[in-house]
Amino acid sequence: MTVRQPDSALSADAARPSRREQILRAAAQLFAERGARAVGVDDVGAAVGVTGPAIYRHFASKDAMLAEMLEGISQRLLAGARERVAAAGPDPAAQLRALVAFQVDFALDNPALITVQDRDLGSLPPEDAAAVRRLQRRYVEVWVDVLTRLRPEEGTDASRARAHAVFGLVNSTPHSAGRLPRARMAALLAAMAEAAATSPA
Amino acid sequence: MTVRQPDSALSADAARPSRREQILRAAAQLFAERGARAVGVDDVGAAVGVTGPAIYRHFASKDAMLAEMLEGISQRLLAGARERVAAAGPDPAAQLRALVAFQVDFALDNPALITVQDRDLGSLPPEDAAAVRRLQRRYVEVWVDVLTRLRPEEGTDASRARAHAVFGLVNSTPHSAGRLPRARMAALLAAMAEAAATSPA
DNA sequence: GTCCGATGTTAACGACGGTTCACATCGGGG
DNA sequence: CCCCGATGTGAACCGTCGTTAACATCGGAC
Repeated sequence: MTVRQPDSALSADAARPSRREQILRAAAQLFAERGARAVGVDDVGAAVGVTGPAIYRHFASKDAMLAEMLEGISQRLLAGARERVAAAGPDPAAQLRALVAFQVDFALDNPALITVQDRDLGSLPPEDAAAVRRLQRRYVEVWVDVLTRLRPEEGTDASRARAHAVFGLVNSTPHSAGRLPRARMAALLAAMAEAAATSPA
Repeated sequence: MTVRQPDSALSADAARPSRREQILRAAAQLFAERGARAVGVDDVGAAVGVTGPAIYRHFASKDAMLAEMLEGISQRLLAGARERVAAAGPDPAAQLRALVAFQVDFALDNPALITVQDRDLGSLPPEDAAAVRRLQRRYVEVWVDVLTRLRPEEGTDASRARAHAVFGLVNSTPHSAGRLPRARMAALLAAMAEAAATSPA
């Protein structure tokens, strides 16, 4: 009955991945490929070499697993974005470049997480979904602040629309995966994203 | 047992929507909100005022319903894109503007379809999924042709990545819905999409 | 008026999948 | 050496859901 809390939902903890994180990683991959609802607990278990019910030694439920995954993503994004903006100095243009670079790197490094995040949020218990949405909103606000300072003549609604559009652009990565070498893909996406974010009217 | 074939999977058929099309429309809405797998046949029935099993007088299965929906979308997109390119004359820049305008209009007019198309393709029987993907690939090729003629120095792989990125940008509409009046949203998305598609390197 | 096809309803079936339970195993600390 | 907590297994439970079956209704064609 005792289920440990995660050491930290944020920590990438790349060193010696605990069973818990092995499961999270494998689940993310499977969820991305087939959709969370289409993946059985047995599938997740099999992916790490155990049977289905063994999962319940590490997570309270399948939903809790998905919830922790999505919250982790949102927290990493939010924390990363704030870091990059702070490190970029006061110039909004530089801040935008930093945000774009960060989002591009994240998307190229974690295509599975990107896919799951915007497809399976809905299959989360309302309470957890709300928590994730709160984090996402704060992430968007980081972008909105930068974009609005960059073009004060546009309202924040337009900045918000621009931010979402840029996310869609960059997160298209999982759909056009692998044809271009990573460095070229990163450069291309960054160029397109900045052009879109700063396009006239 | 007899299930009529659709009058035409392409026809918008806005006039006197047959039960069949009422169902498709309602299902699209529900699928977009909750995800196809999370929506029961009873839900779809209830949305048009009948019970669940009544659906089977109009569709062979829930999967068939989803399949027809997704094929319809892909066919409308492909046909529309070819029309617009043909009508735009020989200039690739004009063709690109036409494609962008078309995609923006479609996304703003059918946010539910956009959502379902790129989230629930995976929950389709492999055969139908393959058919939809073939249509999508042909749609992408229309864009790739135009983009490659516009910037021959880039390879077709880069053009393909650009096309996917523009789709992601424009299809972000369902995520930032409604804050801006439609005309401004359309103008903003079109400007961003063209800027991204034609951005340097 | 009668028959038939189209369309619906309710009840039941069967499969799938998340979850729980009772029981093994195993490694380390007293 | 023994015990216990952590971890895993196979079997069973149970709700949900797609689908089918058997039976009503009703409007138009002849």
